[in-house]
Amino acid sequence: MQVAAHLTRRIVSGDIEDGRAPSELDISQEFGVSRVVARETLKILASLDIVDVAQGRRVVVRPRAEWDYLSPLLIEWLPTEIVGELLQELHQLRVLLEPELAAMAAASITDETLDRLRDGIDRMSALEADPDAYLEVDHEFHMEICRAANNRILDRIMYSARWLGTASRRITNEAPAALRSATADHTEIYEALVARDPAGARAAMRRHLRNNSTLLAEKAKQTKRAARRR
Amino acid sequence: MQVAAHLTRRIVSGDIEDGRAPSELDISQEFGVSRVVARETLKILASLDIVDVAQGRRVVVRPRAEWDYLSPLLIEWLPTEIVGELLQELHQLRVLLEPELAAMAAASITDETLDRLRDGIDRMSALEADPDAYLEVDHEFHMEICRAANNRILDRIMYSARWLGTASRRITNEAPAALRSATADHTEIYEALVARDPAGARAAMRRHLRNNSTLLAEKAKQTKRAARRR
DNA sequence: ATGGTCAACTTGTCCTATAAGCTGATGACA
DNA sequence: TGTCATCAGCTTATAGGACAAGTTGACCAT
Repeated sequence: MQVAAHLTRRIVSGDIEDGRAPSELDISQEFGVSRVVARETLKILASLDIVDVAQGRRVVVRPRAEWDYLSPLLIEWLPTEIVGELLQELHQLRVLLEPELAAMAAASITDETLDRLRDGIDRMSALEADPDAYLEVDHEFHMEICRAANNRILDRIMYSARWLGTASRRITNEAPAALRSATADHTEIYEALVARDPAGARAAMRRHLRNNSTLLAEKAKQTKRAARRR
Repeated sequence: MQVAAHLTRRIVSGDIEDGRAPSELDISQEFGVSRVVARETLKILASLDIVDVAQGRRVVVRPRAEWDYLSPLLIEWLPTEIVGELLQELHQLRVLLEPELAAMAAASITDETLDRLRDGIDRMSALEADPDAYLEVDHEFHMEICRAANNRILDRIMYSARWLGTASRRITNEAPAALRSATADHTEIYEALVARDPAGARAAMRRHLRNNSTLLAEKAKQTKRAARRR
């Protein structure tokens, strides 16, 4: 896996030209691993649509537009600036999906799920001093709502977005003081769900995401400032 | 890959209990392949979140809710009824995303992309007798719009949905006479994009998906009728 | 009853060998 | 000179055997 990470970073940096990706043998020699490991490395890169592998042909690097940006693995290996862009694109997606997801969930949510949401809010308000743990529960909160919407495809998409947490942590390590306002947002969403009010849930989720969005913009500004300082 | 398909089907059918998934050795013996192949089979299933693999521990089957239903590989191995359900869930997703995608595209689409869309419409109207080829171009048409929206995450999601074509073909092989109406829909979308009219593009795409939806419902009815006949 | 030890089983990595597929150069032929 | 078949040399795919390393559960001593 370390080999795959290193190789991907080299591809991203432009060190490896499109048609001249290393073969199994190249990798095993360069990194001092066996051909089995080199082989699995290529299999991983292929599963992320980073390269194309076929018997008899050289390995070729695929156009970046076709890479699997939904995969946490790939995200981990990308440079901070690209991850920042992707975070904004992901936010665009969430704005489109999550309000509707909340509305769908309001129509069919069970009491057990509501209990878990309540529990999540409690834990979050206790964790406002620990952003890492907070984001963990945050994501679980949103996933719970997603699951309540009863759609495996949507579920999977939101699950793939779990790299959001670690990625945003990579962008800014400082504790955002705005976690408290997020807890208030979550409570509003929760109450709309308790009332089985689709329109209310949609509106509350939309507000929450808008608040998130301003947060994200501030982070981006900070990152840029830090980059300029360098 | 055949081994992975067979194994997945056995897991789906409930033949393999949760905790007792076969080990590398079991697989290599049962299917008469080397341990390398057995190993890669498990790696594939693990990458689809079907199983968990760790050194020293037995392979365990993960809850179905966590499987990667976005992957064309997995879809291919699932029974028709589940694929039918997934098709409806996918349609729900498209209704949420594609109208907005069309609106975003209208704001920033290039002339080259418009040319390709025009070309796609021409090819589709020539292919109305060949549903397979038609659906191919159809998907390419929608992907082109998606790409114009300039969002890698959304792009990836729609790309993952490419199994829609083959899956719907698996559900019904009869040629839908309604392909002609789809061409009309596409033309409307195209014209809104040419006019750089976001609201118009959104509305046209919404109409198109509504038409698709009634088609899908009819297909589902047909499938059920066929199942009852059995 | 409890706690530590160890044997059996598992995946992870490595090596060597052979099969099978693709590519480009080489040479025969028109 | 141009065209096509052949083949050598690359590649990945598969196989089998060996050892390392981690986990589990049973067994035994206390």
